Amino acid sequence: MTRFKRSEKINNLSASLEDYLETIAMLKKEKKHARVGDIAKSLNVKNSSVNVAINFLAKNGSVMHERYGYVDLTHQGKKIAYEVQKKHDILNKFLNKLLFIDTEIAAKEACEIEHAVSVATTHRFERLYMFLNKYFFKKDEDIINLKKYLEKWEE
Amino acid sequence: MTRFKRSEKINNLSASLEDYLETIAMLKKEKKHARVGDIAKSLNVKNSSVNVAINFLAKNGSVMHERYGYVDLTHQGKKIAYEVQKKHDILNKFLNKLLFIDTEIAAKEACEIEHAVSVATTHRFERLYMFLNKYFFKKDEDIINLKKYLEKWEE
DNA sequence: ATAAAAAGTTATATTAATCTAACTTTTATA
DNA sequence: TATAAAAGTTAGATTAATATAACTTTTTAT
Repeated sequence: MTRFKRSEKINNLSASLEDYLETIAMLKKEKKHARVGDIAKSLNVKNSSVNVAINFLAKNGSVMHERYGYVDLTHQGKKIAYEVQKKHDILNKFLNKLLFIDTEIAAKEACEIEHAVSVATTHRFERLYMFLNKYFFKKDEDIINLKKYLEKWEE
Repeated sequence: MTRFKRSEKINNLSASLEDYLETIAMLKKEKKHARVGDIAKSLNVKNSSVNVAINFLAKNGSVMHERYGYVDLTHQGKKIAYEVQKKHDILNKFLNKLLFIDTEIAAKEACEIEHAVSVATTHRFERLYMFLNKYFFKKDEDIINLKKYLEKWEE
Protein backbone atom coordinates (compact mmCIF):
# COMPACT_ATOMS: atom_id res chain seq x y z
CA MET A 1 0.00 0.00 0.00
CA THR A 2 1.35 3.38 -0.95
CA ARG A 3 1.28 5.99 1.73
CA PHE A 4 1.56 9.74 1.43
CA LYS A 5 2.85 12.16 3.94
CA ARG A 6 0.75 15.26 4.50
CA SER A 7 3.56 17.33 3.07
CA GLU A 8 3.81 15.40 -0.19
CA LYS A 9 4.03 17.59 -3.25
CA ILE A 10 0.70 17.45 -5.06
CA ASN A 11 2.24 18.04 -8.47
CA ASN A 12 5.37 17.42 -10.43
CA LEU A 13 5.26 20.47 -12.62
CA SER A 14 8.27 22.54 -13.56
CA ALA A 15 8.85 25.91 -11.92
CA SER A 16 7.71 27.53 -15.14
CA LEU A 17 4.39 25.67 -15.23
CA GLU A 18 3.80 26.36 -11.55
CA ASP A 19 4.26 30.04 -12.36
CA TYR A 20 1.57 29.87 -15.03
CA LEU A 21 -0.93 28.37 -12.59
CA GLU A 22 0.00 30.87 -9.90
CA THR A 23 -0.45 33.74 -12.33
CA ILE A 24 -3.81 32.50 -13.54
CA ALA A 25 -5.04 32.27 -9.95
CA MET A 26 -3.76 35.76 -9.23
CA LEU A 27 -5.46 37.22 -12.30
CA LYS A 28 -8.73 35.51 -11.49
CA LYS A 29 -8.60 37.01 -8.03
CA GLU A 30 -7.75 40.50 -9.33
CA LYS A 31 -9.76 40.71 -12.53
CA LYS A 32 -12.25 37.86 -12.25
CA HIS A 33 -10.88 36.33 -15.47
CA ALA A 34 -7.53 35.26 -16.86
CA ARG A 35 -6.80 35.78 -20.52
CA VAL A 36 -3.83 34.70 -22.57
CA GLY A 37 -2.62 38.27 -23.02
CA ASP A 38 -2.84 39.09 -19.31
CA ILE A 39 -0.91 35.98 -18.39
CA ALA A 40 1.74 36.86 -20.97
CA LYS A 41 2.04 40.40 -19.63
CA SER A 42 2.28 39.24 -16.02
CA LEU A 43 5.00 36.73 -16.77
CA ASN A 44 6.83 38.83 -19.34
CA VAL A 45 6.55 36.24 -22.07
CA LYS A 46 4.83 36.20 -25.44
CA ASN A 47 1.28 35.05 -26.07
CA SER A 48 2.59 32.10 -28.03
CA SER A 49 4.56 30.87 -25.02
CA VAL A 50 1.43 31.10 -22.90
CA ASN A 51 -0.42 29.04 -25.48
CA VAL A 52 2.12 26.26 -25.40
CA ALA A 53 1.99 26.16 -21.59
CA ILE A 54 -1.80 26.35 -21.45
CA ASN A 55 -2.16 23.50 -23.90
CA PHE A 56 0.13 21.36 -21.80
CA LEU A 57 -1.69 22.23 -18.60
CA ALA A 58 -5.02 21.47 -20.26
CA LYS A 59 -3.85 18.00 -21.31
CA ASN A 60 -2.47 17.56 -17.83
CA GLY A 61 -5.84 18.40 -16.27
CA SER A 62 -4.92 21.62 -14.50
CA VAL A 63 -6.67 24.18 -16.69
CA MET A 64 -9.57 24.48 -19.07
CA HIS A 65 -9.29 26.76 -22.02
CA GLU A 66 -12.01 27.81 -24.39
CA ARG A 67 -10.37 28.83 -27.67
CA TYR A 68 -10.05 32.62 -27.91
CA GLY A 69 -11.64 32.85 -24.49
CA TYR A 70 -10.88 32.64 -20.82
CA VAL A 71 -8.43 30.33 -19.11
CA ASP A 72 -9.80 28.61 -16.05
CA LEU A 73 -8.34 26.43 -13.35
CA THR A 74 -9.70 22.97 -12.75
CA HIS A 75 -10.01 21.66 -9.22
CA GLN A 76 -6.53 20.20 -9.53
CA GLY A 77 -5.15 23.43 -10.99
CA LYS A 78 -6.64 25.39 -8.10
CA LYS A 79 -5.05 23.09 -5.56
CA ILE A 80 -1.61 23.47 -7.13
CA ALA A 81 -1.97 27.23 -7.56
CA TYR A 82 -3.06 27.56 -3.96
CA GLU A 83 -0.08 25.58 -2.75
CA VAL A 84 2.37 27.72 -4.72
CA GLN A 85 0.70 30.96 -3.66
CA LYS A 86 0.80 29.91 -0.04
CA LYS A 87 4.51 29.15 -0.29
CA HIS A 88 5.04 32.50 -1.94
CA ASP A 89 3.18 34.44 0.72
CA ILE A 90 4.92 32.75 3.61
CA LEU A 91 8.39 33.11 2.12
CA ASN A 92 7.75 36.69 1.13
CA LYS A 93 6.61 37.58 4.63
CA PHE A 94 9.56 35.80 6.18
CA LEU A 95 12.08 37.62 3.99
CA ASN A 96 10.45 41.00 4.26
CA LYS A 97 9.15 41.13 7.82
CA LEU A 98 11.69 39.01 9.64
CA LEU A 99 14.88 39.32 7.59
CA PHE A 100 14.06 42.93 6.62
CA ILE A 101 14.78 42.44 2.97
CA ASP A 102 13.47 45.22 0.69
CA THR A 103 9.93 44.62 -0.48
CA GLU A 104 10.80 44.19 -4.13
CA ILE A 105 13.77 41.93 -3.61
CA ALA A 106 11.82 39.85 -1.09
CA ALA A 107 9.02 39.39 -3.62
CA LYS A 108 11.43 38.47 -6.39
CA GLU A 109 13.35 35.96 -4.32
CA ALA A 110 10.21 34.45 -2.80
CA CYS A 111 9.14 33.83 -6.39
CA GLU A 112 12.18 31.66 -6.96
CA ILE A 113 12.43 29.94 -3.60
CA GLU A 114 8.79 28.89 -3.75
CA HIS A 115 9.69 26.33 -6.40
CA ALA A 116 12.63 24.97 -4.46
CA VAL A 117 11.05 24.13 -1.12
CA SER A 118 8.47 21.60 0.00
CA VAL A 119 5.22 22.45 1.70
CA ALA A 120 6.63 21.03 4.91
CA THR A 121 9.66 23.29 4.82
CA THR A 122 7.51 26.32 4.07
CA HIS A 123 5.41 25.44 7.06
CA ARG A 124 8.51 25.53 9.24
CA PHE A 125 9.32 29.02 8.01
CA GLU A 126 5.80 30.09 8.89
CA ARG A 127 5.96 28.54 12.33
CA LEU A 128 9.35 30.10 13.12
CA TYR A 129 7.92 33.50 12.27
CA MET A 130 4.90 32.86 14.47
CA PHE A 131 7.00 31.52 17.30
CA LEU A 132 9.29 34.53 17.41
CA ASN A 133 6.38 36.93 17.36
CA LYS A 134 4.74 35.02 20.16
CA TYR A 135 7.67 34.40 22.49
CA PHE A 136 10.51 36.67 21.53
CA PHE A 137 9.32 40.02 20.31
CA LYS A 138 7.75 41.51 23.40
CA LYS A 139 8.50 45.15 22.76
CA ASP A 140 9.00 47.17 19.58
CA GLU A 141 12.57 47.52 20.69
CA ASP A 142 13.18 43.80 20.32
CA ILE A 143 12.38 43.77 16.64
CA ILE A 144 14.40 46.94 16.07
CA ASN A 145 17.39 45.30 17.69
CA LEU A 146 17.05 42.30 15.42
CA LYS A 147 16.88 44.59 12.38
CA LYS A 148 20.03 46.39 13.45
CA TYR A 149 21.82 43.11 14.04
CA LEU A 150 20.79 41.66 10.67
CA GLU A 151 21.81 44.76 8.77
CA LYS A 152 25.30 44.69 10.18
CA TRP A 153 27.70 43.15 7.69
CA GLU A 154 30.71 41.34 9.06
CA GLU A 155 33.11 39.53 6.75
CA MET B 1 30.16 55.82 -13.02
CA THR B 2 28.93 52.34 -12.36
CA ARG B 3 28.71 51.32 -8.75
CA PHE B 4 28.41 47.89 -7.24
CA LYS B 5 26.83 46.94 -3.99
CA ARG B 6 28.80 44.58 -1.80
CA SER B 7 26.11 42.00 -2.30
CA GLU B 8 26.21 42.10 -6.11
CA LYS B 9 26.22 38.70 -7.74
CA ILE B 10 29.67 38.00 -9.08
CA ASN B 11 28.42 35.79 -11.89
CA ASN B 12 25.49 35.33 -14.16
CA LEU B 13 25.73 31.60 -14.59
CA SER B 14 22.74 29.29 -14.68
CA ALA B 15 21.95 27.11 -11.66
CA SER B 16 23.31 24.17 -13.60
CA LEU B 17 26.67 25.80 -14.30
CA GLU B 18 26.95 26.98 -10.71
CA ASP B 19 26.46 23.37 -9.69
CA TYR B 20 29.36 22.28 -11.86
CA LEU B 21 31.68 24.81 -10.25
CA GLU B 22 30.47 23.91 -6.78
CA THR B 23 31.05 20.23 -7.46
CA ILE B 24 34.54 20.79 -8.84
CA ALA B 25 35.46 22.75 -5.71
CA MET B 26 34.05 20.02 -3.51
CA LEU B 27 35.95 17.28 -5.35
CA LYS B 28 39.19 19.22 -5.17
CA LYS B 29 38.73 19.58 -1.44
CA GLU B 30 37.89 15.90 -0.97
CA LYS B 31 40.16 14.18 -3.50
CA LYS B 32 42.69 16.86 -4.41
CA HIS B 33 41.64 16.62 -8.07
CA ALA B 34 38.45 16.84 -10.08
CA ARG B 35 38.03 14.60 -13.09
CA VAL B 36 35.23 14.50 -15.64
CA GLY B 37 34.00 11.12 -14.41
CA ASP B 38 33.88 12.22 -10.77
CA ILE B 39 31.97 15.34 -11.63
CA ALA B 40 29.51 13.27 -13.68
CA LYS B 41 29.04 10.82 -10.83
CA SER B 42 28.51 13.57 -8.25
CA LEU B 43 25.92 15.36 -10.35
CA ASN B 44 24.26 12.26 -11.73
CA VAL B 45 24.82 13.20 -15.33
CA LYS B 46 26.80 11.63 -18.17
CA ASN B 47 30.43 12.40 -18.97
CA SER B 48 29.36 14.02 -22.20
CA SER B 49 27.18 16.53 -20.34
CA VAL B 50 30.12 17.39 -18.12
CA ASN B 51 32.24 17.99 -21.19
CA VAL B 52 29.77 20.43 -22.68
CA ALA B 53 29.57 22.34 -19.40
CA ILE B 54 33.33 22.33 -18.86
CA ASN B 55 33.97 23.66 -22.34
CA PHE B 56 31.56 26.48 -21.74
CA LEU B 57 33.10 27.31 -18.37
CA ALA B 58 36.59 27.23 -19.91
CA LYS B 59 35.60 29.75 -22.58
CA ASN B 60 33.92 31.80 -19.88
CA GLY B 61 37.14 31.86 -17.85
CA SER B 62 35.99 29.87 -14.82
CA VAL B 63 37.84 26.60 -15.33
CA MET B 64 40.94 25.23 -17.02
CA HIS B 65 40.84 21.81 -18.53
CA GLU B 66 43.73 19.79 -19.85
CA ARG B 67 42.35 17.29 -22.36
CA TYR B 68 41.94 13.86 -20.79
CA GLY B 69 43.24 15.33 -17.57
CA TYR B 70 42.17 17.28 -14.51
CA VAL B 71 39.65 20.07 -14.35
CA ASP B 72 40.81 23.09 -12.39
CA LEU B 73 39.18 26.28 -11.20
CA THR B 74 40.59 29.64 -12.23
CA HIS B 75 40.62 32.48 -9.74
CA GLN B 76 37.21 33.55 -11.02
CA GLY B 77 35.90 29.99 -10.85
CA LYS B 78 37.06 29.69 -7.26
CA LYS B 79 35.32 32.91 -6.31
CA ILE B 80 32.04 31.76 -7.79
CA ALA B 81 32.32 28.27 -6.30
CA TYR B 82 33.11 29.74 -2.90
CA GLU B 83 30.09 31.99 -3.07
CA VAL B 84 27.76 29.12 -3.96
CA GLN B 85 29.25 26.83 -1.33
CA LYS B 86 28.88 29.49 1.31
CA LYS B 87 25.23 29.98 0.42
CA HIS B 88 24.74 26.24 0.56
CA ASP B 89 26.33 25.87 3.98
CA ILE B 90 24.39 28.72 5.53
CA LEU B 91 21.05 27.61 4.11
CA ASN B 92 21.69 24.02 5.03
CA LYS B 93 22.50 24.94 8.61
CA PHE B 94 19.47 27.19 8.84
CA LEU B 95 17.12 24.50 7.61
CA ASN B 96 18.63 21.69 9.63
CA LYS B 97 19.61 23.34 12.90
CA LEU B 98 16.98 26.03 13.23
CA LEU B 99 13.99 24.70 11.32
CA PHE B 100 14.79 21.10 12.30
CA ILE B 101 14.39 19.73 8.82
CA ASP B 102 15.84 16.23 8.29
CA THR B 103 19.48 16.25 7.28
CA GLU B 104 18.93 14.83 3.82
CA ILE B 105 15.97 17.02 2.91
CA ALA B 106 17.76 20.08 4.26
CA ALA B 107 20.78 19.33 2.08
CA LYS B 108 18.63 18.74 -0.98
CA GLU B 109 16.58 21.90 -0.55
CA ALA B 110 19.63 24.02 0.31
CA CYS B 111 21.01 22.85 -3.03
CA GLU B 112 18.09 24.41 -4.83
CA ILE B 113 17.58 27.54 -2.75
CA GLU B 114 21.26 28.46 -3.08
CA HIS B 115 20.65 29.39 -6.71
CA ALA B 116 17.57 31.45 -5.93
CA VAL B 117 18.88 33.85 -3.28
CA SER B 118 21.40 36.65 -3.30
CA VAL B 119 24.49 36.79 -1.13
CA ALA B 120 22.84 39.56 0.85
CA THR B 121 19.78 37.47 1.61
CA THR B 122 21.90 34.50 2.59
CA HIS B 123 23.76 36.77 4.95
CA ARG B 124 20.48 37.68 6.64
CA PHE B 125 19.71 34.02 7.19
CA GLU B 126 23.11 33.58 8.77
CA ARG B 127 22.70 36.61 11.01
CA LEU B 128 19.22 35.55 12.15
CA TYR B 129 20.63 32.19 13.18
CA MET B 130 23.47 33.88 15.06
CA PHE B 131 21.16 36.40 16.66
CA LEU B 132 18.82 33.77 18.02
CA ASN B 133 21.66 31.71 19.41
CA LYS B 134 23.09 34.77 21.08
CA TYR B 135 20.00 36.37 22.53
CA PHE B 136 17.20 33.88 22.55
CA PHE B 137 18.41 30.37 23.23
CA LYS B 138 19.67 30.63 26.77
CA LYS B 139 18.91 27.11 27.91
CA ASP B 140 18.63 23.76 26.08
CA GLU B 141 14.97 23.94 26.90
CA ASP B 142 14.48 27.00 24.72
CA ILE B 143 15.59 25.26 21.59
CA ILE B 144 13.56 22.15 22.45
CA ASN B 145 10.47 24.30 22.81
CA LEU B 146 11.08 25.82 19.41
CA LYS B 147 11.47 22.36 17.89
CA LYS B 148 8.17 21.24 19.41
CA TYR B 149 6.42 24.35 18.19
CA LEU B 150 7.78 24.00 14.66
CA GLU B 151 6.85 20.37 14.40
CA LYS B 152 3.26 21.03 15.27
CA TRP B 153 1.11 21.09 12.18
CA GLU B 154 -1.97 23.28 12.19
CA GLU B 155 -4.12 23.70 9.10
C1' DA C 1 -22.56 46.12 -41.09
C1' DT C 2 -18.06 46.23 -42.03
C1' DA C 3 -13.21 47.31 -41.91
C1' DA C 4 -9.34 48.06 -38.92
C1' DA C 5 -7.27 46.92 -34.66
C1' DA C 6 -6.58 43.85 -30.97
C1' DA C 7 -6.21 39.40 -29.22
C1' DG C 8 -5.27 34.74 -29.80
C1' DT C 9 -3.26 30.69 -32.35
C1' DT C 10 -0.06 27.88 -35.05
C1' DA C 11 4.09 26.53 -37.24
C1' DT C 12 8.65 26.88 -37.07
C1' DA C 13 13.20 28.37 -34.94
C1' DT C 14 16.43 28.96 -31.06
C1' DT C 15 18.76 27.99 -26.79
C1' DA C 16 20.28 25.36 -22.80
C1' DA C 17 20.87 21.10 -20.75
C1' DT C 18 20.77 16.81 -21.18
C1' DC C 19 21.29 12.10 -23.56
C1' DT C 20 23.10 8.06 -26.72
C1' DA C 21 26.34 6.14 -29.59
C1' DA C 22 30.53 6.17 -31.91
C1' DC C 23 35.07 7.30 -31.47
C1' DT C 24 39.87 8.42 -29.17
C1' DT C 25 43.15 8.52 -25.54
C1' DT C 26 44.95 6.79 -21.30
C1' DT C 27 45.69 3.14 -17.95
C1' DA C 28 46.35 -1.25 -16.28
C1' DT C 29 47.60 -5.98 -16.85
C1' DA C 30 48.76 -10.52 -18.80
C1' DT D 1 54.92 -4.31 -24.64
C1' DA D 2 50.55 -5.29 -26.72
C1' DT D 3 45.96 -5.21 -25.86
C1' DA D 4 41.70 -4.91 -23.28
C1' DA D 5 39.30 -2.00 -20.18
C1' DA D 6 38.41 2.45 -18.45
C1' DA D 7 38.04 7.21 -19.04
C1' DG D 8 37.24 11.02 -21.84
C1' DT D 9 35.55 13.33 -26.16
C1' DT D 10 32.58 14.45 -30.08
C1' DA D 11 28.65 14.51 -33.05
C1' DG D 12 24.11 14.40 -33.36
C1' DA D 13 19.32 13.73 -31.06
C1' DT D 14 15.89 15.08 -27.58
C1' DT D 15 13.25 17.97 -24.48
C1' DA D 16 11.48 22.14 -22.33
C1' DA D 17 10.84 26.86 -22.57
C1' DT D 18 11.03 30.42 -25.00
C1' DA D 19 10.73 33.54 -29.43
C1' DT D 20 9.30 35.29 -34.30
C1' DA D 21 6.29 35.58 -38.00
C1' DA D 22 2.28 34.40 -40.40
C1' DC D 23 -2.27 33.49 -39.82
C1' DT D 24 -7.25 33.47 -37.65
C1' DT D 25 -10.81 35.03 -34.66
C1' DT D 26 -12.91 38.53 -31.92
C1' DT D 27 -13.74 43.25 -30.70
C1' DT D 28 -14.34 48.04 -31.59
C1' DA D 29 -15.56 52.15 -33.90
C1' DT D 30 -17.59 54.44 -37.52
